[in-house]
Amino acid sequence: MGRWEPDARERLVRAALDLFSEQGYENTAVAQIAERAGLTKSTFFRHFRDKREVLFGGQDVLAGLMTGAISGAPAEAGPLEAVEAALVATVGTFTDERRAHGPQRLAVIAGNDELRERSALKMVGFAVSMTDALKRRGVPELEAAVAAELGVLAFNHGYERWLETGGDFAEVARRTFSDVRAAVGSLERAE
Amino acid sequence: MGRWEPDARERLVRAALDLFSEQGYENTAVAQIAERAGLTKSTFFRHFRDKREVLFGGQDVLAGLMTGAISGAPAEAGPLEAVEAALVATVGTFTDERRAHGPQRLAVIAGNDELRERSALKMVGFAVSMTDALKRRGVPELEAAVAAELGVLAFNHGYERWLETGGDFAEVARRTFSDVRAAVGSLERAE
DNA sequence: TACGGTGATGAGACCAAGTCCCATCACTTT
DNA sequence: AAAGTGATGGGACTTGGTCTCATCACCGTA
Repeated sequence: MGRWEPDARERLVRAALDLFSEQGYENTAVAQIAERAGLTKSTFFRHFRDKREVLFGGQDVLAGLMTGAISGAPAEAGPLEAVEAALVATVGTFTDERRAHGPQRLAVIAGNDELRERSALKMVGFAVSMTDALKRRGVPELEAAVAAELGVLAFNHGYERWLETGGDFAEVARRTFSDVRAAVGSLERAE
Repeated sequence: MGRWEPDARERLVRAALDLFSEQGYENTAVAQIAERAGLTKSTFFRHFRDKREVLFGGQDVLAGLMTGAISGAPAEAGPLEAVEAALVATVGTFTDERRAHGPQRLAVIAGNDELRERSALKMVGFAVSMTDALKRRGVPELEAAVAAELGVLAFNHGYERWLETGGDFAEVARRTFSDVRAAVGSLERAE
């Protein structure tokens, strides 16, 4: 355990989120975040790779859940079914507490280039993870890439929808993914 | 004109690319790039927003060409046809000289997180640009997003294919986009 | 030829991000 | 009680990036 208070990591996240909302991301120094959390700059960088990462914790866990679900999907399942399973598999991470500061987090990210950059990288990470997992099932390269990209798209739209409407994320994800598939169908029929 | 030699920007790009290849991106300081180009740190940052950007010049021009092509596509064209036109419209930027150091550039980007991050942001930028342009044509939100995402996917694969095979980028783009559409068809038929 | 204007550059101070190393403290184990 | 472990504090250091001011090349005009 650390010394003094526990939950250093969580305290840093909260302090960062609050300060970013109050003053903006670029006007907030790491030392200031650490200070509000009762810690120091050194400790901040022990918990997070860089200043951006404080807003993107647990994304690797998400990627793991996704690839796990794709690998574990029944052999008869098609690529799109496997991707849908990947989205549904992340349901456990969508807690009430996460929903509570979700909008605040999204607003901060939207307001800063560095953060949108990091967000984009995380999404690419998801796409790569799912593409690889699909290829391991024997799905051809390009089909795997397309299916994964559609999955990421649905994941993002689903996340925003979940923040607005609440409820079970698995439900929302299934509905959103179905909408995406419908959109694909419309595109095909359009010409 | 600047003082002394002309083409400061190009010299900086070349120096950066070479140094990154020789020593790696993180082991190269901006001051060093500037020095090899016969300039100073100040001048570097006058030409490029940050150290990463030296490898991503002209991406905004690409986005402009894409949205222009989508806006200018015939009214009867479907979203996918418009996106294909967007890819083809970028052909003018794919010069021999760009093809010459393309692989070197890709290798450097692949080897560094910051650069892959910037690359991801640029791709998201393309997707957003194309999505907006499609929406302005009356394409529903989700269909526009899917079509744009497929376009970016094809653009990336097309770029790599073009680096390998050479030839006219418009040709390569059309073929790649057709492959992507075929992959989408396979996914649909898969279940 | 001389002059002033313009735009790109050089130079250096300055701040914050991120790295590194070492000392310190709380807590556990023996 | 002593040794070990893991997280923390603290400070030096490098570098990315900003800002300001002086400088120089070039261009047009008188």
